[in-house]
Amino acid sequence: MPLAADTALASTLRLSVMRLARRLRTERADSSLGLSHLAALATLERHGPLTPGELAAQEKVQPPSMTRLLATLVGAGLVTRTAHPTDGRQVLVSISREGGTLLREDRRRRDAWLARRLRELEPADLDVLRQAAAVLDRLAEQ
Amino acid sequence: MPLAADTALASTLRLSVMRLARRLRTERADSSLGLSHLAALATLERHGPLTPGELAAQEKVQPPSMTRLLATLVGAGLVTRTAHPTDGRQVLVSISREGGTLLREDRRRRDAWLARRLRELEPADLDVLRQAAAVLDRLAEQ
DNA sequence: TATTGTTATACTCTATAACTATA
DNA sequence: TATAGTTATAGAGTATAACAATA
Repeated sequence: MPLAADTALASTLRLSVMRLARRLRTERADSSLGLSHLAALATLERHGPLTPGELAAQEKVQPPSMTRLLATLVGAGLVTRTAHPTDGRQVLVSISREGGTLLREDRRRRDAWLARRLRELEPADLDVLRQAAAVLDRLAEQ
Repeated sequence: MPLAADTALASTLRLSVMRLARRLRTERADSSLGLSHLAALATLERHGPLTPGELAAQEKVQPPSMTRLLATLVGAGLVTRTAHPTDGRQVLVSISREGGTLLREDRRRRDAWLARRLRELEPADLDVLRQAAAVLDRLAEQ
């Protein structure tokens, strides 16, 4: 793949992603929780129990930010803390049943707009998006 | 396409897009300008001179937020204020030559980071992204 | 009186640095 | 010592409410 093509794709893709991200941000339902709280909840649901440090790394925030974020989530009963089985310094946080419920409810509302838009697409376009989602995740990694 | 599949894809795609958008946001140039400053600059470049109120509406922020944002941009010499020709209450703000230069430099750097990441992908993934960019744009439309 | 823009103030989110406890 | 997590503190960014100037 020639360098020039990569650069052109980078320009195009960046604009497309930022444009849709902005649209999604404005179209989201007004939940009482911020976007990072919901992202952390979603990660806990996907990965299962994690230590605060692992979760901070996963969410690409610093540990103190995750501490504060978790304080809110624990206070709201959406995640629970348990002692690490072998290392007394560490803690394990897990999503609670209420957290899972809130996540599903929130997704249902927030995805409504995007799902509506998706229903207007051709099956081939949907396939492209399914494959693209994984690649976009890989780009955001590390 | 069944409804359930659309909803699942909406969830996945939203998370992927927001995740990459966040990454792109953090990989901005060392301009020491926030994303909203750059967005306001870009709008001024695209639309030409606007009043603070019009710019606030365009950027979907409240007028006081735009006031503070403009104070930074004017202080940095990136936009200029001029009196409104007929209405003494209003002000017109325009992007300066330095503002335009900074905007182009910022775009170049963001593209560079993404292009570097793209070079690590398989050709098949790049094809997926090329097709996806167009579909993402269509989703963000309207 | 209505409108435009600004100032005053507070809240949210995130960061770095310092501290506590365990290994 | 080194590591995991927390607390203390600061800096953006944005909001609402109150104010000044002009229409």
